[in-house]
Amino acid sequence: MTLHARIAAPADLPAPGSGPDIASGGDYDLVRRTVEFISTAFRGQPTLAEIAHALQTTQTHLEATFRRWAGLSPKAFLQAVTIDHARRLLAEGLPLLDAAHEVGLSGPSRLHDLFVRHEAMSPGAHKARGEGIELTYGFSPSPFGRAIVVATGRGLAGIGFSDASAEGDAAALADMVRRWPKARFSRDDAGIAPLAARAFRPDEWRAESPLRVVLIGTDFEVRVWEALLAIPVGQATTYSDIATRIGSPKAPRAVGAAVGRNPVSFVVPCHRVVGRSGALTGYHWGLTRKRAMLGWECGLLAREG
DNA sequence: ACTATGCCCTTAA
DNA sequence: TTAAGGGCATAGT
Repeated sequence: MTLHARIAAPADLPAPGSGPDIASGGDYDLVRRTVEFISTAFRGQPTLAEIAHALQTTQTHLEATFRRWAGLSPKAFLQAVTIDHARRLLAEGLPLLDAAHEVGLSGPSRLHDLFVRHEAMSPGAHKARGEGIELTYGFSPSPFGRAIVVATGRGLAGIGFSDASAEGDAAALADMVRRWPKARFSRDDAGIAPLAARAFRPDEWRAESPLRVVLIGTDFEVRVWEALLAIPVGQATTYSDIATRIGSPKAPRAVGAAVGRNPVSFVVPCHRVVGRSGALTGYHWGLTRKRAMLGWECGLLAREG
């Protein structure tokens, strides 16, 4: 099964942070600590100076880091990850796209064509829990911390995150192995590196050389993940909306469970799904990372103009 | 017997 | 008017 999903992205501007530093992951640590600080220590809106002080850095460094990382000021970034912002996105409507609507959307939209090709594994292969599948994996820096990237010969099969320690790497690998326990895993950091780099540069995904993604899951899961691919960058949708879209309007909770099992973090944008209230209800790789991804993508749109 | 839900209800600021 | 929290229907693994 092959399907082209069109995903919104800025047409002609480079992604913020797509310069030399995008893959270094060096900035993410400060971003992560900032997001954590905001969401735990503070209920209200701390000033930039207060945040910088609490994180033992300077206001200018904080400013520069966010600009480099997200193309956004810290203030704008923090604004982008509030519940109010999510609510506003929901209130503005959910321009979810699907294959049937693709053709009609070329009009005034500034979205460029972006294709992710994905193929569902045969039911047999899934039942076997990855039996007979050769998976190559590698670790690589990413804008959201150290990432594990898993691929078959047919394309990208998994993305997860590590806390950059040896135990973190082991845990990230174990997380992937748990999904396909019978698959054969072999490590090849250098071999995976180009794919990892592409996966985190959505601005460079093109129809002419699509980023191939292999979705391995049950029918229901694959339907949910396909629906995720139709959420434009910088937009959010809800679990119940996805449930409606895949024809199971009374199964928002099952959708949540399936979204939580999405193996290809970031590329299959499960971070763009929030609760009906606008609250960020959960994320397999940590709510902080979900916030960071949403803020980072807000930076993409800010450049679009 | 688990969920990354959502709705309804009550209660307390 | 909100926010927070308990109870419960719901569907897929």
